[in-house]
Amino acid sequence: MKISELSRTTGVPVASIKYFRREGLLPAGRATAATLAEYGDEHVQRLRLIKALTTTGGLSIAAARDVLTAVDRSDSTDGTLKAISYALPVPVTQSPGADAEEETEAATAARADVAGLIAAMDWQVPDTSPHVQGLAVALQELRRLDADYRPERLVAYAELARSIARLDLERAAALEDSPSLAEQAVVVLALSGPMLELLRRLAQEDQVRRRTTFEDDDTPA
Amino acid sequence: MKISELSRTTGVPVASIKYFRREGLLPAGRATAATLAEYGDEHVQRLRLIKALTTTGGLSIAAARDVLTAVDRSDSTDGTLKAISYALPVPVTQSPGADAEEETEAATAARADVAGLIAAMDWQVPDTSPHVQGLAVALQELRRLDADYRPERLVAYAELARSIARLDLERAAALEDSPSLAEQAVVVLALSGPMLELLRRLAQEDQVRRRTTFEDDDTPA
DNA sequence: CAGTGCTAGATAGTGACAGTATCTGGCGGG
DNA sequence: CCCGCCAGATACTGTCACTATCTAGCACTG
Repeated sequence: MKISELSRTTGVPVASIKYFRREGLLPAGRATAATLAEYGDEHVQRLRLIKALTTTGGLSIAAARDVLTAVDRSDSTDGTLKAISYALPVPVTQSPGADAEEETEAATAARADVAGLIAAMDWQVPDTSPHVQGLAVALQELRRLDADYRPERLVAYAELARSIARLDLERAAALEDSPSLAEQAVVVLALSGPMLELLRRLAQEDQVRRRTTFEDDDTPA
Repeated sequence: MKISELSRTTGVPVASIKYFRREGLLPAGRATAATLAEYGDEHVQRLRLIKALTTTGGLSIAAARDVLTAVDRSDSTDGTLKAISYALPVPVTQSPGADAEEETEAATAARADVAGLIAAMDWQVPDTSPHVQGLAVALQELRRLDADYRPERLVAYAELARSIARLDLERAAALEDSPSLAEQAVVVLALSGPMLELLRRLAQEDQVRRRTTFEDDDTPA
């Protein structure tokens, strides 16, 4: 099909399709002439995936490109999962303009907290992992806000996180022999987060409601 | 203290402090003269909170303002929790330029899935809740990508989400009599998500590693 | 075989967002 | 009394994700 048809079937404007190609998220069509190219189902599928990653998944164009590059390079199941896991952006990052002196001390303490947690959970992750860094930053932030960051609490959350990860991996493993394994794995790894966040918020809402004396119910803003 | 001192103790540039004031995230200082105002600890605290919400929490300035407004208006514990819950942005939103005809059908199916889940979980939430809408959009997306969205799976995730929400609310409830209840509640509700996401990613990483044949380990890109 | 319509690829423009910088008076205090 | 900092307003900057325009050049229709 030609680009205008691709645009019509996916609902993505032609200009955007061209943009995604420029940015390397979408492979070029098979050129049939100097000014004409043929697109196929794989382009339709890819556009869907791009849309899902950027809107629902909340990824930036650059992050989505990295993830999709990992998808395209993938060979083995395990390698794919690992590559995708590292290609996904870390939600919490060290701000480059951090303070100098005493902050380092708080950062050290936070890193120690993280290391303790990882040991307690018997997690096998290198402490160079961006997720470890991110968690340290987040804990440091929480600590500075005098929030409750005690090890017992953390472990409780971590146990639940482990259960969720198990569900995720189970879903991914079920795809072992799927031809589109990498695509599906991306969906599982990248879109579980937002879905879970929604479920958590829903559960929070339910529990807040149950605690509430139902004054002005059912009229959320 | 004056603005330059506030800037120094928090590490936030003077121009940014003024910006946050303009945008209504930070209350004005107590004016001592036409060209001078006095700032206190509450401003220091507020700036910390702003930083946490926007960086770690990933909120936009506008979203942070909404949340902080809810914090400032808060009276009762329950009212505060509810207000904050609704002030937090929903991670997945219906894109306004959605397709017309058949998409409605898929949207209906997705909404039915969500309704079924909520019934199965016995969650008391109005279906006008933005979280319900968001979940419907997310499920619709997953369905379109041929992902595994079967009820059993969803319920499994939902059960875990419930456990997490319980932990969250427990933390918030522990603050009942805290003078800065609203602030702490915000921290709990807004920063649990990113923290949990990090923990989940860590757990994922661990499990991927355990499944892997440790070829080129410990060298993550 | 001429004309219309679509195409690729390049380049430029847009609007939102999150600041950052500058400017204008006007005090404050050593 | 005058140098330096302040408040408030306005203007500017850089990034992001598109969106629009421009320049050619075929392709298919009549």
